[in-house]
Amino acid sequence: MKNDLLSIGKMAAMNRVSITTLRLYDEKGLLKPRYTDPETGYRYYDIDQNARLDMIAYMKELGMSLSQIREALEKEDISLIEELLSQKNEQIHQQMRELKAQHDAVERAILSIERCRKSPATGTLSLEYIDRRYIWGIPCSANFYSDDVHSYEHQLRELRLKLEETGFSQIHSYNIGTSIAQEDFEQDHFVAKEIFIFANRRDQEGTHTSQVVESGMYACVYLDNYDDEIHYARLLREYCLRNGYRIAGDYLCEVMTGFNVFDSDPRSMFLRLQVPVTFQKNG
Amino acid sequence: MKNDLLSIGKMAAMNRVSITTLRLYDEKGLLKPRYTDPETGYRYYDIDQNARLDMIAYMKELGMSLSQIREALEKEDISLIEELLSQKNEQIHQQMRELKAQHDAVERAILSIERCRKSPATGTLSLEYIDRRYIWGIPCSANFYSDDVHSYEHQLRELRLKLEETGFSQIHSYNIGTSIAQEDFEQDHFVAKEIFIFANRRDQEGTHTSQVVESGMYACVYLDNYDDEIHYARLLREYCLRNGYRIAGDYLCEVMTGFNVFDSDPRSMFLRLQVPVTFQKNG
DNA sequence: GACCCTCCCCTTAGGGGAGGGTC
DNA sequence: GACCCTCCCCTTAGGGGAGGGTC
Repeated sequence: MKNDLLSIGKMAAMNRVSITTLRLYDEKGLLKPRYTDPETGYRYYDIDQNARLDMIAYMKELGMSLSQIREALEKEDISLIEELLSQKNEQIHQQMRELKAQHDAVERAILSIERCRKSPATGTLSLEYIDRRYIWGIPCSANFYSDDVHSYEHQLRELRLKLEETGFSQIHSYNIGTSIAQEDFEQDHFVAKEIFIFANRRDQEGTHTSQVVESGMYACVYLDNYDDEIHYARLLREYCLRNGYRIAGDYLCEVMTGFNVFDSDPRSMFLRLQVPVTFQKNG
Repeated sequence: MKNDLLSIGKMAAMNRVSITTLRLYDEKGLLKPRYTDPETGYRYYDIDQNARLDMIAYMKELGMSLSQIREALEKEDISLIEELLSQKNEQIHQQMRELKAQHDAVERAILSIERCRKSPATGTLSLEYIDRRYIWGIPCSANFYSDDVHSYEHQLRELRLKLEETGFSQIHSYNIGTSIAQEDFEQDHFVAKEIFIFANRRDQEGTHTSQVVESGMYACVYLDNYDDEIHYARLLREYCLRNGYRIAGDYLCEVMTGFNVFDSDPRSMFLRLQVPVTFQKNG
């Protein structure tokens, strides 16, 4: 009888699994050897047990755990497999969506670093046309310009919490921004209005709706340190006055990357302070 | 000094991670508390350490392990992140392809079970039009009709091995078939010619090329037990003779599902024996 | 009384031995 | 001599205690 059977090594080689794996399947009850020598403990398999190993491999490919597989094998019910297959189908669609979101996030991050690298020196003033943008955020419940240094962190936590609740994924890949109401900015009142992310256009189509920041000409100044924001914001306002640009909307502080952990590498983040402007018609 | 710092509980709540996680990150060197009381061992965090936790969360989303994250954080090099991001991009494309293949496999399996369920009783003879099919296989190096029962299993192992080498994935989701050369079949010589899978049309476009099995009328017989194949194959040939169907190609044995592990459920698999036929013009 | 500490054990699917019998 | 056996320890990213100090 033993003549027809295969040693564990033969069985393993035949099915391209390890001996350890076969021992594990024995122990877990997934695949018992046809015969185990009670004296030596040697395991002997029948060649027709290959089919069961195939089945196990197939179920693993479907993402089932060993204990799920054992259950399914015990029940010997083909309709259970069918159910699993349609579940798997649903799961695959879900994974596709997640993968798509992750891809978007990676692209966003790459663009963001790219921009960082090409950012001008601190203090550079500019007048730029900026395309329409979409933002999603919350009103600031505290003013981090006048409060202690922790206030901004708290606002940021609050925003992230809301973003998660709203269903945003890959939150860290979005650029952060804050705003000051036009009037406050003009009067040198540094009062935080909103904190937000720059969202994708596509995100609007989801459950969350974002605000539009209209395209137009913006007066801007670049810097690479949070602590200097107020100083450069004043510089920006003076720049507008000096050149006769009329401030036409809220002031925005745009944080150009979230990779601000690398303190020793200043190129890892920068801010673009900006305010929309219009021009006096001559004459 | 300690006044400004957060206890581990506060820090955990603020970042929606568990206390256990923070302790692990401390131990692994990902995020050391700003201050650890040497007497009590109590950990105290600075609120600005949130940024590092964010970074860790982000890197985890990118699929990095904790030790990879530690490395990246130690190097403080943004270009390392960039490299990771483009690797991630490549990886996402790969995953998309795999997911697509898995989806195809699941669809194949569902269709296969569907067919199984609707298969007719054993012994049912039929004359059917069958669409063009694509198969991929190898010549049989032994004749499992005359050899011992293990021979078929060995052929099957050989086929699977070749399929893997050739780059097929989700091998278990393909239906298996075997053939006998037309002449042998007509002369009642049961000599296995090829063993193969029924491949997808799309697979042709990959690295492997499949053979075409032309569409046409086939005489068929259904059964649910391997052991009876020869008996029913003879029945099939007699059926052709009796009705004046002219055999026009190789005999095929089509195994309609791979879920043949559930011995107690005969509906879990069936065979369709078949041979292409043409008809005498009357007159 | 709520918070935090350090062990310690547990989870998945095996891989890689050591030390000792078996084909 | 190659093969197989049974322990036993190890891997990831934490979760869930017990038993004991600390805010």
